Amino acid sequence: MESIVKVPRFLVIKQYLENHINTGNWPAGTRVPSENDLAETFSVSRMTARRALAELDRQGLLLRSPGSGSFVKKIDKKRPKIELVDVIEDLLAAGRYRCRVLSMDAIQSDSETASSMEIDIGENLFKATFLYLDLDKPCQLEHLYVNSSLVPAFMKQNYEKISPSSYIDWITGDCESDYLLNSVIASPGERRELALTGEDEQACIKLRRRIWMGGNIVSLSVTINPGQLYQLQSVI
Amino acid sequence: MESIVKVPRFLVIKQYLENHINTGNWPAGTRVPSENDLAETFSVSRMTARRALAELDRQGLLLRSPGSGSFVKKIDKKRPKIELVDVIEDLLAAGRYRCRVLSMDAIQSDSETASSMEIDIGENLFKATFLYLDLDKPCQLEHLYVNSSLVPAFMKQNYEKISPSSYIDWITGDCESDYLLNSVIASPGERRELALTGEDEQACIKLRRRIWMGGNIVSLSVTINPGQLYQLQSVI
DNA sequence: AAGTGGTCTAGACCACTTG
DNA sequence: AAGTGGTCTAGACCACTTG
Repeated sequence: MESIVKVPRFLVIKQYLENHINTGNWPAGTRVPSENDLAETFSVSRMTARRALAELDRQGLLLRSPGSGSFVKKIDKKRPKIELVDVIEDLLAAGRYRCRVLSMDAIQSDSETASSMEIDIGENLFKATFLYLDLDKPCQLEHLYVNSSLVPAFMKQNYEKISPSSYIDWITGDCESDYLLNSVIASPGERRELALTGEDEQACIKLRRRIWMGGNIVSLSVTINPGQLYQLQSVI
Repeated sequence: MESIVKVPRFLVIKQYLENHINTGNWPAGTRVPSENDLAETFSVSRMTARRALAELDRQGLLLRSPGSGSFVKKIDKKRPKIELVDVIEDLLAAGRYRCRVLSMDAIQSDSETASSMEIDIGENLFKATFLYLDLDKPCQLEHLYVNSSLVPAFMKQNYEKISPSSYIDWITGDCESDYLLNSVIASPGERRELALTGEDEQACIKLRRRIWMGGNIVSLSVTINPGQLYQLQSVI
């Protein structure tokens, strides 16, 4: 009773090429067999041979150019990446989300906020500070600046059921964001709000997120999390 | 003088499908036209229609199953990712890498290191502490545990030209790693080594990296960086 | 002029799920 | 039984780089 597994031919060819590349047998710059070569040596049609090469190209192992040939790429050092977990989203999903609005005002941008939001000084903004809780346990502080012309109804929302970020995301649709992460020591005020007592607990992760719409910044959020609670793990 | 740009037909079809999906016209779960449908409506061969669908499938927009059809996937919330920049690699590349070996010993694992390296208590390890400098400026501290049976020559290397991590990477080939990031306050000793004087400078980013080979941990590295210097940016 | 990869065709057989 | 996606064929034309 042998289990006969049908292996597609393009996979055989792909494996053949991948082995030569990964073992270092064909170092970077080596010209690999052409579609026609492979078609002949493996007795397949050109389209099948092509598929093996095309998939390796898509995987970033090859550099292909018409008229010239296919060449082994030099491995691009992939930098490890870490996933940013949105604690608030998790709390919302678990029904444990609570939000306390510490402040919420319409202001004019000063020089500092103007430069970080890439707008002129004196433009209208909303500035708010939120404390998020896991049920009754404080777990994140957020300073939020919102472009009031792009999200005019921001201050009229009720943030007991939805988070400010998810409201902005909903208004703007799915826009691009950039993130900046570093480590800070919580200020006395922040320590008080977050109920951080111990010496070591002062170490916090600060994450700045800016949401872009077209060339403009919709909002700038700075979240502060206790470093012990908020650990970030890689998935590659 | 019109510039006539030849647009591949599969791209036209792909765009057509993508538009319907992205505008929400075809919400998640919607069945999209089959290969045969598309081939007929766009007057192309089935292989060309297929390519449009296959590429969208690869992009994660579709769920395809033989006999059943192709369906719009519900968008998978892509968590933002942050790139971990290896400061040491950058220093090496710039010729500014300096390394001071603060300690290097052969030890037996105690209960704590045993559990974090997932080995038994009492196994042979190398334990070392390095201080890395940008020319003469301290910029990173590293506590490193190395499985001595997997990297036996670790202590015999000269780390003035290559970094310990790059040596291990070279020995093990390209293995999988996992990372864990959080925020800590530098201990008095660490502050001294890193020459951190100011109050705010105590906030550091701590990054644990474990290198896996097969099911075993080759090394466990804990690096400590001043939070001000070491900012992490998203590229998406 | 010969070879390369990029696109495309009109067929084919297959295992599979659907009505 | 009719339709689906997955694989594959043996051709074709094209713009391009190479000797």
